[in-house]
Amino acid sequence: MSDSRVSSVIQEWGSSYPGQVHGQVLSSSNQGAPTNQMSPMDMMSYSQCQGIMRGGAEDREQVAFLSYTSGSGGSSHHQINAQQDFSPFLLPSLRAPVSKRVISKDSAEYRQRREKNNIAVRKSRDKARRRVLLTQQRALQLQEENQKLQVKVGQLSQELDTLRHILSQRHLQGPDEHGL
Amino acid sequence: MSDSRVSSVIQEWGSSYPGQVHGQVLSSSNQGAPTNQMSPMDMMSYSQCQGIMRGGAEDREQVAFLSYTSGSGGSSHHQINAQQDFSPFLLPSLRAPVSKRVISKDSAEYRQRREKNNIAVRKSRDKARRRVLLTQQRALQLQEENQKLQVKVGQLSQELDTLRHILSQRHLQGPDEHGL
DNA sequence: CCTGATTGCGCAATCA
DNA sequence: CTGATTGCGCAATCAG
Repeated sequence: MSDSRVSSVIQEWGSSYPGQVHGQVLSSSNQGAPTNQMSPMDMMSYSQCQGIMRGGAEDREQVAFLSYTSGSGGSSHHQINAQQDFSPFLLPSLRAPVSKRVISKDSAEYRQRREKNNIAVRKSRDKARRRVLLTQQRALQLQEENQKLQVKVGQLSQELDTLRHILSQRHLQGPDEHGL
Repeated sequence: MSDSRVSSVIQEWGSSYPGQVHGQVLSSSNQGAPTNQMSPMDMMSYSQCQGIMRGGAEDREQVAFLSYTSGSGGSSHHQINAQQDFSPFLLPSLRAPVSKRVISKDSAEYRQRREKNNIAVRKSRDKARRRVLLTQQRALQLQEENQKLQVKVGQLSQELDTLRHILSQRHLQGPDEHGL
């Protein structure tokens, strides 16, 4: 595991730095047993219904950029929480942003959660990659099989034509009984 | 292809490293028209051959620090930069970390480059998503076609059998002249 | 060298 | 609540 030599350098930024938001640094994950099973039917498509807003992500970044005060008030970013709870009348699905437990980015718990998520992400992406790969291979395989089948259909058709021709000739001579 | 899980380790260093530096590379371009063309055959797989070498490439990475002198924030930390780069003796391809232009993260240029790259990234990923989608659809389509072809082969085979049977019977009755 | 394209990765929001 | 997904930005590379 010569891999990451960075895990130990993570939480230094402890105090006040305006620049970059997340100072991601991780790695050091081992994946002994990738339990990536990938259920049989996993093919889903990309919900491509969000191409309208393009600046959104950036907003987040910008905001984080500015407000990040890694101390205790850490979790900074978008999410305007400014309602008085009339929400129950609007959409049942739109819950008021119940103030979530504020987790400082310094906390060990935070890092712990992050690390777990990072592992999950890697796992998920590995899975996705394998899935794509499998789909590609399947497509190629199907294409091959397809060609073979088409050739076969061609052969059979020709053979049929031949036999039909022969039969039709026999017809002229002694039409006994015939199926088709 | 590149790294593994060690790439993004550098985001905030306050290190003052005279030489070494990596210059991030970005881009500046247009973007009006989504020229996502996706050349005909773009299907390539995930070069999953990146787990073996962990040292060499990394060295270069290790050395990649910028001297980042941020205006407001004192971000500072990490990186063990321990080697002195004797690489020129190893592989001719491993160039000494020629100090690249130091680009402060505050600079407008930096943001500009980042933004360009972000756009490129989105574009590339959109393309990838479409590609995957197409592959999936193609696979499904091929599968359908395959089934149809198999059915057809079955039908033709049966028909052939029938005709052969008929012909063989004719044979028994009046073997005049016959093709096969 | 510069520039756009890729790609692994971490983050955060969301889903399940 | 926890793991899985997913959009996004970053940085390192690759490809011209």
